[in-house]
Amino acid sequence: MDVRALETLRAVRTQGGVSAAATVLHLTPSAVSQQLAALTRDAGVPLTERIGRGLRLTPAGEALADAAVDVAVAVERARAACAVFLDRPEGTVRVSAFQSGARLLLPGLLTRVAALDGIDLECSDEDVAQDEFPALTDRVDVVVAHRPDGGAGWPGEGARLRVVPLLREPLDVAVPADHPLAGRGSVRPGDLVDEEWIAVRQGFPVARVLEAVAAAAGAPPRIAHRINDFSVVEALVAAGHGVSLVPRHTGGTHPGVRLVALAGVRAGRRVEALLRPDVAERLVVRRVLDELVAEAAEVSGPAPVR
Amino acid sequence: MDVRALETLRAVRTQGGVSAAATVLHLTPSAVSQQLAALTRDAGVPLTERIGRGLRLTPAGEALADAAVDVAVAVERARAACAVFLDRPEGTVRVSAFQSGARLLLPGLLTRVAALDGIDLECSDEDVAQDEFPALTDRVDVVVAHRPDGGAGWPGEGARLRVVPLLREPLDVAVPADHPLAGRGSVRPGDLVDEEWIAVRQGFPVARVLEAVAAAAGAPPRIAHRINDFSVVEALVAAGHGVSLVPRHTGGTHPGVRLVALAGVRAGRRVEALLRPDVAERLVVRRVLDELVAEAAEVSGPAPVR
DNA sequence: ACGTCCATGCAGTGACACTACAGGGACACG
DNA sequence: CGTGTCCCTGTAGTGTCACTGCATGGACGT
Repeated sequence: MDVRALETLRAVRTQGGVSAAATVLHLTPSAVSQQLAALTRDAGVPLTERIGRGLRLTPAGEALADAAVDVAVAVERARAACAVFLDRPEGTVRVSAFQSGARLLLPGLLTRVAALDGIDLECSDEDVAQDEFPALTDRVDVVVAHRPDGGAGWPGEGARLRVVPLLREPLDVAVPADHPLAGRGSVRPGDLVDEEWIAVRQGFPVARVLEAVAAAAGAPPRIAHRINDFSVVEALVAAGHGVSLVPRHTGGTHPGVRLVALAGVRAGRRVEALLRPDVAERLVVRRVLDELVAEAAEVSGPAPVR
Repeated sequence: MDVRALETLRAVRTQGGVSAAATVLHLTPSAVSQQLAALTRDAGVPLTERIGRGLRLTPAGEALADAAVDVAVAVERARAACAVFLDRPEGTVRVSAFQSGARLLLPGLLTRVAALDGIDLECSDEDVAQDEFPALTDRVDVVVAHRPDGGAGWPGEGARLRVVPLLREPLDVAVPADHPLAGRGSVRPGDLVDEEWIAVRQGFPVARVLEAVAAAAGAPPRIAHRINDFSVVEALVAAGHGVSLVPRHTGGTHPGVRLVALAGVRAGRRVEALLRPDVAERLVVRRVLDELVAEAAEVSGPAPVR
């Protein structure tokens, strides 16, 4: 039973197909298909079944993919067992974050890690829909993700995916500086029924929060634009093209925008680090993760995260 | 980090050298040496150090070998995860036992396993010293071993070695049928000070028990012969060449020999099954092990084993 | 009906792990 | 103190095997 093939099977599951798995594994689809065939022959039972033009894992395949995670964890533990005897942890860690999270955390993280000698950090920003965050763990080591506060957890959380909470960020209402509500200490959903909204794209993490706020006000929101980048959002808000929900620590940088706290409804997002369980065993990754947690605690203020 | 090399490292530890490890792995010493070199390069720290003309694992090597066990366990779990989806467990299991244990347990085990379709059993008998039992787990799947009752456990028991208790067997004194003590219900160590003894070879499992018995009598034992095979021992006893300690369920088959219970001193042996933790994950091995435990319970009588 | 996408099979090639053999150090013996 | 033996470690050679590239077939959408 080849460990490499097990890793491939795991990638096929999370990526949802042979071609996608081949991409993250830096292989051709043919190689992945052959590995699957060899693994199936070895296992004695079908591990995948064709579904349309793609394929899906059978129950046996799912079970084997679960076991593959444990194998990968054991292998990384072995590597970590040696790394303990090295004088200092070395290596490169790849971190990806969604835009606002990247702007909030990555600068501080980079300075922190620069102080630790021997650790290289490769950062990237990723703009993906809510349910695509877990699959990113195949491309990078640490994925800084976010999800609506109070929503469901991540699929596979625990066994397939390790989740480390970083911070909770309330969502405030961004209004133009000359807006009637700009001076208010807080607003309630009912105050906002007449506003035009600038929302994020469908399926992206905080999209549902606006719906919840509007539901509290009793009317569906009037969405004028769908913009993902909060700096663009603030520019539009400042120009009077609508109001928006923006994370408190991320927003408020534009001079023409005021943030007003939202009362009477629970609106916020959780920022969390996502890792594959095997990657979480690497010592360098743990060091970086520690710094990331510390940085998150600092930027979210002295108040406790949870 | 190659899983095969990790397995090799583990074998080098248990076998105590490159050549011995090469033998059990069905490789040449050169191949083992090269795998070790590659693994060391990968780990970044020395895993072995030369000691005389052999070699020994460094602390890092020990740690990595421990981790290698976990890797092997995870891989076998993966294989077992697939085997669950097969209609019935199949495969071959190799069992080895010391002579008297083999005579006691293997016939019944073979009939039991023959009733289970699809499982092949390969049996062998091994005559090794006490401290060589664990290393046998590299050659066969299940090692039926024995050790003096009350003695220390096996090295590496738990993490490196799985131990399954089978039965406890008291040691009786075998005397000729015409011996003055032959009719007695039990004898005490003091009754035996004048006897000549037939012992097992130095270092073999129950060698120390005789010393303990003699110590209770207050005089060192007079050992006339050292014979490992109990059927040979009984033949010598029947011919009047001395008395001996023999396991109760094993001995007493020779017509010219009587077994007398030993009172006033704790004399017995524990028969146990030894397995590598990864091998213990295989479903077929578990099935065979269940039958072995059941067989042991049957031959040791209705009394509880422990 | 056609184009696109995806998984799979087959031939070719390159890397890599093994065997065989030689070399060097360490212990035991005469 | 020399010699023999044992054991581990390098080097050259070879065979195996996994990957790439390309062609094929099926499925979905237009």
